Amino acid sequence: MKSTKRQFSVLKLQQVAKILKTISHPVKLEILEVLESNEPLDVSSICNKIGINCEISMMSHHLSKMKDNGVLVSEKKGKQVFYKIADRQLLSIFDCMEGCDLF
Amino acid sequence: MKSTKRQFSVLKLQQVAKILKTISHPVKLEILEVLESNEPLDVSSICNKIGINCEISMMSHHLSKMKDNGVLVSEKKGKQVFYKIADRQLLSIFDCMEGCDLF
DNA sequence: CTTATATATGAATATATATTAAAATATTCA
DNA sequence: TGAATATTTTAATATATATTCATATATAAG
Repeated sequence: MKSTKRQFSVLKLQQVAKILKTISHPVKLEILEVLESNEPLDVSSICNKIGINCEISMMSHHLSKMKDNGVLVSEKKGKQVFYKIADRQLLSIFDCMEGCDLF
Repeated sequence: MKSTKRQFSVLKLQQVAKILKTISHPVKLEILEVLESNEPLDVSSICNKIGINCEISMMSHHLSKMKDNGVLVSEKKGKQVFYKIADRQLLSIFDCMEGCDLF
């Protein structure tokens, strides 16, 4: 018998909230979607692959925040900075969303 | 062979972002956790079961927002209002979190 | 009808976030 | 060295969010 009762500590809930908050934005979700099938990718390329009109400066802001909060990691190669997803397990959140009637 | 490439529409990404944003807060996550094993539950009871010090007015604000954004539904019975989770599939997001090294 | 209880609402404030434009940094290459 | 490119940083502004307190509403009970 499997218990359905969870018990996240307050600390864990804060950490989870922080990660979710970090990706709760259409552009940030699309960054993850793009990186999922193309990582690692440089800033300009991400910008070009994004569905919406994209300013490089805006993209840099989004990427920095996602990196600061542990969602992405980056590596510099020459003039370019390549980003990738810190833990691809996070992508399973997309599966949750696909199965959910709310969306 | 299973394709790993997703293609959420911009509209869908906006909807998903809205739901995630709605729950990206420690108290709101804890509300979901409490409701998962106790729904439906009235406002005061939720407040009491929450780990942190809880003002009823604050709780009401959180619950209203979660309801307005489609995460919760409510039913009035006498003086009390009982809340429950609109779509329990959303709870699978907790499983994502448990499996993820980020947290 | 009056009181007590449960919840919601509104206003005030503090804080966080997103967007844009301009300037700064770093790297490559001529 | 100096120009071109890629990215970051800073500042300004607009908007969204969380929290608290005071007040309002709705229902039930006496």
